[in-house]
Amino acid sequence: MKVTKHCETPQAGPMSRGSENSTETEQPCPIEYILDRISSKWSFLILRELLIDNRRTHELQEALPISTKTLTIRLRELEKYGMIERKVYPEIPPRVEYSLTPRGRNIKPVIDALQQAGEAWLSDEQVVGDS
Amino acid sequence: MKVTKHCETPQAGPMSRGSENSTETEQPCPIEYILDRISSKWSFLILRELLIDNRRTHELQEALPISTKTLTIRLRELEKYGMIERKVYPEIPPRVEYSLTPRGRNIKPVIDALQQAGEAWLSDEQVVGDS
DNA sequence: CGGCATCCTTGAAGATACTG
DNA sequence: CAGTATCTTCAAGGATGCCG
Repeated sequence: MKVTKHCETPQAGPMSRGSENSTETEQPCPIEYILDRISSKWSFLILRELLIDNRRTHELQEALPISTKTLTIRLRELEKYGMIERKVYPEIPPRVEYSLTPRGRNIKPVIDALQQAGEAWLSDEQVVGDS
Repeated sequence: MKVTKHCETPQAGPMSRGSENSTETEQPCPIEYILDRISSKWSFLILRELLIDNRRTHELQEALPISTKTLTIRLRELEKYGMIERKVYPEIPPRVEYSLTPRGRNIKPVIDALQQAGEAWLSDEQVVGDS
């Protein structure tokens, strides 16, 4: 779906906030903006793989329990949004390699944060023990 | 869907890695684990609202363009996973307030990272100008 | 006010077979 | 090997109406 307004820049970093919204007219919420592009679990996991190293198609398929169709769709989407790059080597058999663009690498902090939050969750899961 | 294996603890922090996986038998990937719980865009946005401050139901509805049905579903889910707390004040008219639990507050770094990544994206969007 | 219940639309994903 | 095409299933979400 599409959201348009709200989001008053939540915890608004330490700086900024000085001259109100002067040049920026109707900036959408950054969080929403990014979630509208990579809200799929697979997008995150694909990006995580590529953060480790470049990958060929079948390597991604082996790393993730994803169908070829969905994988292709997600890859095309990430490519379209300029997060990954698709490089085709005209060989036989075909060889395709995916890598992160600078913009793609920008989500590393997000992946890292997810990693840590997940670890924290898992460790207190063993103590508290909920579902 | 359900994933079960893979994830070799990606960029595995600086330390650890010493005694292999001794006590941990089949730990799922933390990232997957957490994404299986809050992969919905709405979950993130609800958590973001509650990170700012506690909220009543109608406040969340006003802040987010979400249907009452979906909002309730997401709230129940977050509650079930122990990320938020639901407090009912037996008044007339009814009054319900949602707040974050410690576990819920754990995802603040994730939200912050999303915020920054989104801002970076939006700012180079204006320069490069892709869809 | 908070939130079910119902109906309906969409999209995400899997499985499978097939092509260059 | 990489990717497309087709068919199917299922969950997410919206809209609306009703209730305590």
